[in-house]
Amino acid sequence: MATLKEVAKAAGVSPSTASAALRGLNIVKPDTTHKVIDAASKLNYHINLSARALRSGHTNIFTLIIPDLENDFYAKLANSLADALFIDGCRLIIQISQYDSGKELELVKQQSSSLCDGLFICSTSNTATTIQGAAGDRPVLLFDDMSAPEEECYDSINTTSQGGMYALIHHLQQCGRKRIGIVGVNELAAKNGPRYLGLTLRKRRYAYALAALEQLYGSSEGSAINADWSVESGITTAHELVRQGMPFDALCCMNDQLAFGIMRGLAETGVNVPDDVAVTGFDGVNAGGFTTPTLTTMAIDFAGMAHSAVSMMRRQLELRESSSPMIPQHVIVGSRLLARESTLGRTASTGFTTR
Amino acid sequence: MATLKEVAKAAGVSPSTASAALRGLNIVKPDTTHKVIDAASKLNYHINLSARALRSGHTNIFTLIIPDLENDFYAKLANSLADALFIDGCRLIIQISQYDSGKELELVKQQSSSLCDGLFICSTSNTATTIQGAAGDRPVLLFDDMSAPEEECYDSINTTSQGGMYALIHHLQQCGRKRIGIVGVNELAAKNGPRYLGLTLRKRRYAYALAALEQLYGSSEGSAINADWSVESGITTAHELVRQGMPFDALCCMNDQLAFGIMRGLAETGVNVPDDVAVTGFDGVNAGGFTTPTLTTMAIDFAGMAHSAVSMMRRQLELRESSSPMIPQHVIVGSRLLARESTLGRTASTGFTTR
DNA sequence: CTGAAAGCGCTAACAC
DNA sequence: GTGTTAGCGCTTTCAG
Repeated sequence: MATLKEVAKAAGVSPSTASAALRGLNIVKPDTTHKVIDAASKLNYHINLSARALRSGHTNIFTLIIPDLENDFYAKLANSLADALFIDGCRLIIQISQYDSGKELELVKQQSSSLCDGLFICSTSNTATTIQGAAGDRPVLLFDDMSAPEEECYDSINTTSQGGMYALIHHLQQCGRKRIGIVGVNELAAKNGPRYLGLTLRKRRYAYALAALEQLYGSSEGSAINADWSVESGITTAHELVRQGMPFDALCCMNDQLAFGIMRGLAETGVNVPDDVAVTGFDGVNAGGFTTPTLTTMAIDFAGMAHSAVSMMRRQLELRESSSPMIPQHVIVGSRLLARESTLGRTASTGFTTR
Repeated sequence: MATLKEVAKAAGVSPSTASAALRGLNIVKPDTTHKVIDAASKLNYHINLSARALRSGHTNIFTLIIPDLENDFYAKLANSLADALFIDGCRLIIQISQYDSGKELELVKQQSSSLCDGLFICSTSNTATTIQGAAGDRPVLLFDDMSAPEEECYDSINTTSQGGMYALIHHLQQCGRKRIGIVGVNELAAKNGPRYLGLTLRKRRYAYALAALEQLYGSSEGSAINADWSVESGITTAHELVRQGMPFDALCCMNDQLAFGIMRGLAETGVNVPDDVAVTGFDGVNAGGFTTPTLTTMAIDFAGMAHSAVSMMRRQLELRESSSPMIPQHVIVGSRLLARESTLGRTASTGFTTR
């Protein structure tokens, strides 16, 4: 391995000049830069990033902590983020928390600031303050931060729970549905109703769904259905609802995985989607385009999400540089309704589409 | 940030002793180790990994290059590999090649050996020798290496194309199917037949499928169907086959994505799976457990795959350490038949199962 | 078993 | 614009 010193000697300049030239700094004369670049490629020089990181204090590596890569939502998020960072010449380390909030905190602690310039976290249940305890003073950006307003200490990027739930329920109303079940509420919230928009994405989406029901139907009586956000939970929930005589003509699921499970469970029990029951999801993962029926859902703008995430992280880094105080920002990413067969019926669609 | 020097001073030892103690080397007296660890935690010490990497020459970071994270196969692979590496205290950087062999090579080149200890590559179409040109002398492990035998210069881990295709076709035979189409062959191979088990996974699986057909049915006439390994391609292929009067009673697809597309396309044209046509996939991704019908497929042992990958990488690293010559190893990972509704019929299954 | 000294390869600060 | 100097924080000799 050639070192910078050797390149500098070959180009007839000093190491610092060579360094500046290779980094494309404008303070170097064009032909000096040229000489250096030539020498570097002749010697097949590759920078030693550990040395640069040690000296400069940053690595251009970021870490994303997510519960799971097999869930399409997180896979899409990771994919988009990796792409967005790559454009900026940065790399992404992915760490899996396996839906375990303890392991998640452990991972946050482990990301020594010497290795990664910033953390993107998709937390299952930790609040911003909890994470701050583990992260120390490293830059952090949260996806769907569920902290109470007073503890929102980090930038966050949020899915359009409010607009999304409203759009879906409005769509179901336009399809003529009268009794809409909101699927994916957690047990306590289902029993007591949401006190505030707090602490979990499930509660938040539930609250907004109730609000939309109130607004559009004038009531949200008996519409909450307790379920995990997983395929398995969807299947057992569907069976249970059928056993109860299916008191709904539409099931508005809080994410796509759950909707897939609901659709599967309904198919197993001979209930037709959407003739008997319409189903909607949330996220817009790919599988919704090829299930039978295809799934009506809110498609999150993942590319936009990743783009915002990267530029917000940059902002944090710059503020830190100038040691300005950082006032957390919160962005809500766009999404749009994908109306497909699970609400419109099978004739309405013309095959595979993510549009 | 506390440094090792400070920890050492606080513990009343020298930096080198502190370093050894923190790394758990046995050469340090137990109570010295204790003192050091205490001091470190008291000072909230975190090692600077850049400095360690610069000095020691390795980072415990590995890179996985894959075409895409949204494809469930790669997502599972990435997930398993991240887990397997995590157990060893290593981290994984994921880089997306977007199915572009040029970008893939570019990514390989960019992984400066100072940043990552080794490369795991899931190549779309580059051969081992091509990759070697870009990788230089860094450790590399290939998934489903399609190089001709004479250029297999790296360790590789391969899916059970031979056993898998045989098992699937045997299963279809047992289900009473007479005319089996092999879906997902590329155009040239479909026309000319495979000359050798060469150069692409598609050709390889095709060749083994033909061999199985010959062996089990005595002929493989007219069984190759040209298609990409994607959902979209599956849909158009299904429509095309129906237009031709569907000359098959079973379609053996070379991966799950393609099978999902085929099933979707058949549903759109009113063909019943499996009553009219049985369908099989390959890989065993999660979605196959909740489509209607659920998909019969060969489920790859992803955990085993990742485990082997990590231990083979370790071996390469050790050989390199002792500067022994490295003789490439090739492992074939296990997989097993998941017989589900797309061949057995809808009554056969009892809901969601990945078993 | 522990300590002293050297240096991994780079960039930042400053002098010219 | 360019060169000189110093040192980031750690690990690795090697001496005791």
